[in-house]
Amino acid sequence: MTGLSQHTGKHPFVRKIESIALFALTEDERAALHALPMQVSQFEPYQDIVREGDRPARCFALLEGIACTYKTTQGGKRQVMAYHVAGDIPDIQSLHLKVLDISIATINPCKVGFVQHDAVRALLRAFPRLGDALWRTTLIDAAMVREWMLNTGRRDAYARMAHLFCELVTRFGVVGLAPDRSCEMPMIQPELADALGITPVHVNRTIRELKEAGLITLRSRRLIVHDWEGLKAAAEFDPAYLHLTDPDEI
Amino acid sequence: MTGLSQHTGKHPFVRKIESIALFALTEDERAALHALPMQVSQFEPYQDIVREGDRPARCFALLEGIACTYKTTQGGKRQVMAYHVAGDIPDIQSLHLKVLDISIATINPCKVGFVQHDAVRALLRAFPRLGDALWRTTLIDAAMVREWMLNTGRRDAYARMAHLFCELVTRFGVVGLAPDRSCEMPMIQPELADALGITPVHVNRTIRELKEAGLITLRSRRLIVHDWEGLKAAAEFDPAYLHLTDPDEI
DNA sequence: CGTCAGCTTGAGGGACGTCAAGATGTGTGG
DNA sequence: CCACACATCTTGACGTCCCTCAAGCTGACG
Repeated sequence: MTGLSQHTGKHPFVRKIESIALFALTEDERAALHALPMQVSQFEPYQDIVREGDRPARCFALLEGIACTYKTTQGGKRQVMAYHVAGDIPDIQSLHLKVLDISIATINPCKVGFVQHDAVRALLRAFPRLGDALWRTTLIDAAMVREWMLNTGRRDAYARMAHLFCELVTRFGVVGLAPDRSCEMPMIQPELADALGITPVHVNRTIRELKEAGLITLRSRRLIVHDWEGLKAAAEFDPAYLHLTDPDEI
Repeated sequence: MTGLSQHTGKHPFVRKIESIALFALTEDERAALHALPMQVSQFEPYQDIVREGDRPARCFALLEGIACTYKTTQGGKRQVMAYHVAGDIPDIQSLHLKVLDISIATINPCKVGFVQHDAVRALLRAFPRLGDALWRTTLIDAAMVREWMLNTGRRDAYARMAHLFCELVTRFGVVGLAPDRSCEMPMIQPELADALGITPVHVNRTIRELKEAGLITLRSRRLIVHDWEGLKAAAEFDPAYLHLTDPDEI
């Protein structure tokens, strides 16, 4: 089912909104979403799509690739707060918050669709239920950051790493990028370090521990989970915070 | 101005919505907010108002006191993600997310006003702009969690502590609880530890360092900032993430 | 004036950071 | 198909921040 929708010409963000809305979209709503004027552009890896301090007049949907939301300290230390996959609309908050408090960067080559705020506002005026659905996506994003916060604040590097892998495999699975719990892992180790709040060296040692425990293998950008239950246990992973309709749908 | 509004009979959450909305409320909107049927109840310190896993049919506004949002690991470790003051509506997310991913507890005696979801939904249907304002509050809450995440992930205990004090003094100031940058600090040290992702013992040592640096004093539940610029510098504190209309309004 | 919650401090340990060197892998040009 | 360059990974040695355990101390309150 997940796989199919990728070949029906549906915009990935429409699929995402459908999966997140607590109601079935009408034909009109679906048509209006597809009719949104969208300027598509391609980004190289490690490019900022938007930057902290920006005052954007548009937001964007990620159509292909993996991106991340991050913030930096004045000293240049970087903390990644979320990863994004096809269908996500990571900066929808800019609709209501003038100044961005975050930056969003690509991890690998990404296709991005920009939509003017005015067009979104007009859409939401015409179809208020879509506003509820979008509000809901921002609430889910917030719930994911809170789980990450619990992670960095109160779990050690081993559990944090396991947790991140659990989330990635689950979320990649939803969009068809992780059949049988293995997936491409475009993030390099220093990037994982920024997501976990540790150093690249310690990422390396922690991955080794996860390998030695027989939970995963990770080679040439490919993550394979050998012991899903074991990995979940090490991470204390409970997918409830992702608010998926079917958490085990992989 | 801030002080005055406390004596005009306005519900604190109406003041908050007014300060956060990007437009001026009409008389009708204000009246509808005040007319919301609200069940007021009083909570002792250290009580949960709502708990992770709940499926509430109502949300609440904090009318008096200080509360906190937190999550726990299976091992019982606790991470506080946000503090709340009078006017905040910390679980408004429950309007769109059936199952709560967080718990919210009181820090000191709190007065709380519960409102049924149905009443809120009716209100938002009648006054869609209020929905935008509430959406905006949830986005600001999310921005605050992200700043905390940067804190715990990428700053040491000293800067984290300073940052927390900066945020508290600023936010307490907005609601009239911190004239001249000093305020009651009802959180005890183990609680601060849960907010910072460190241990109570280390909280103690870190506070001592802040005192020795001449930045603050903290005695018998009272925080006094002696060197605001110094404290901000130690914390790299930039109030932009709070999205206040006037960040220096104290 | 005793009791108890909360604060303070010391000593020792462990998780993670830092620095630095080498190994492995991957892409490119010849 | 090889040679080379460069990115990324890997490992070791050592340092530090923060944790743990445990003992006093202080202050509020009955």
